[in-house]
Amino acid sequence: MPSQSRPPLHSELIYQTALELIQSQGLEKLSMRLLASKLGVDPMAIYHHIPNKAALLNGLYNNILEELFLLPIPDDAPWQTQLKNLVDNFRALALRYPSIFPSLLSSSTVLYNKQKALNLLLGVVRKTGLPDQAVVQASDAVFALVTGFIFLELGGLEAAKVHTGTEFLSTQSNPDFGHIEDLAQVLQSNQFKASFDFGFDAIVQGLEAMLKSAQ
Amino acid sequence: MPSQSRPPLHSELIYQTALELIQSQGLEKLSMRLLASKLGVDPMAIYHHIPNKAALLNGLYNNILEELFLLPIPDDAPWQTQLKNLVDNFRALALRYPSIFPSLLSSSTVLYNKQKALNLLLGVVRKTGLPDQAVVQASDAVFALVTGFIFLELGGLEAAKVHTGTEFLSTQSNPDFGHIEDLAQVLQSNQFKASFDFGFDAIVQGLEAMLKSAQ
DNA sequence: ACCTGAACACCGTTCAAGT
DNA sequence: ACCTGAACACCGTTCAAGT
Repeated sequence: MPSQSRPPLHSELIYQTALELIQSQGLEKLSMRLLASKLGVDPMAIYHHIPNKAALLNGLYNNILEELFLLPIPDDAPWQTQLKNLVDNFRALALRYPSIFPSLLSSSTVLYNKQKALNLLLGVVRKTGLPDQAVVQASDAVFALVTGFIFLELGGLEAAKVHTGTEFLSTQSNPDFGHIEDLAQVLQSNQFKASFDFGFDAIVQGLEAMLKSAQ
Repeated sequence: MPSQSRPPLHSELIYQTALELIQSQGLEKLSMRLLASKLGVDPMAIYHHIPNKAALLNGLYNNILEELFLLPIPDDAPWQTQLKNLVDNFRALALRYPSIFPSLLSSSTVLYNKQKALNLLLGVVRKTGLPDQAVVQASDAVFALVTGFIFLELGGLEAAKVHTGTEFLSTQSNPDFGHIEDLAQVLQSNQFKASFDFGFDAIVQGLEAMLKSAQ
């Protein structure tokens, strides 16, 4: 008779609880059994609402990406601004869900909302008026840069360690890490935002140069 | 008495067998128990040579990255060429180990050889003579771009599907994917190499512009 | 020194049964 | 219609025992 003290199970509640579990305990801790116990339910009850764990994760991925479409991009602004807005929104979304975003990006299942996001990106880059080939190349490059930085940044403390590399430098100087030692001060400051902007601006300027030479 | 028909277990043999298993069956199929059975050994025998599964994976990651240091980069070439060589070597390495490289890149454990690779990259970018801040930003950007493209490309067939997006376009036109439809021809050709070169050249030109304005 | 086997504490998922 | 519980086929890892 626990059913009288508990609201009926619905997939919304399952998704929400799963996301809380992931954000608080980490993705690797998510199991159908632990999730069920957090819901106060038999492990198998979940399977009446969601077919399996893979579907649960895909649902979570789509839900998260959904938020990207709620953030407006000014339609009258120049394409440079729109593009910057879009990638900043994407980065912000990643930082809001740090324990699930890397696996969302790595996931090779085709997500409806991943497609929709790609479509959004292509739409903005098309506003340059450049030929299709250039549009696709630039979109790919922007997407790769953004996702690469998300992985870099969400490595989090670990990424910071990779950067400073103090573990392997403890006692004496190691020629394998000479440059890391020399640049330690700058590396330790971890200015990913500045590095990202450097890469983004380079790509935008590349596009502008193409526009100029096409005139 | 199977021991007489089998060479004694050594960590090299374990690593090699694990890598074969991953390359043929996929990373998700790697288990200590399956690995042991492939080695013709009790599951627990492995633990006498390698402390646990995480250590096994880290060992594999380091072994793979080791190959990067075998590929020579011409020390007398201009930095642009050296940088291109380095990133091409890295991409080639990723393509040689497609089923393990994404997890190598996602791994937040600090790998000795990941540091060494970063050091290599920093060393080449320093040859520009630009200030430390710029060197670190450009290195970050190049690293993000390269890793982002590796994820894009190693999504493999799945990535191709995301690109073409045919699953969601089957019957009628969907406004969510209008740009994908329009650009389907170019997207389907999947010219990641060209897209990567576009991004890479943009960053190199960004660095060259900084050099010019510093003169 | 090296390998084995039972055991522990977990997984995801199926299926027949209960209410 | 919805939930339960036993069961199956797996995991990684510990530990005492064997050779």
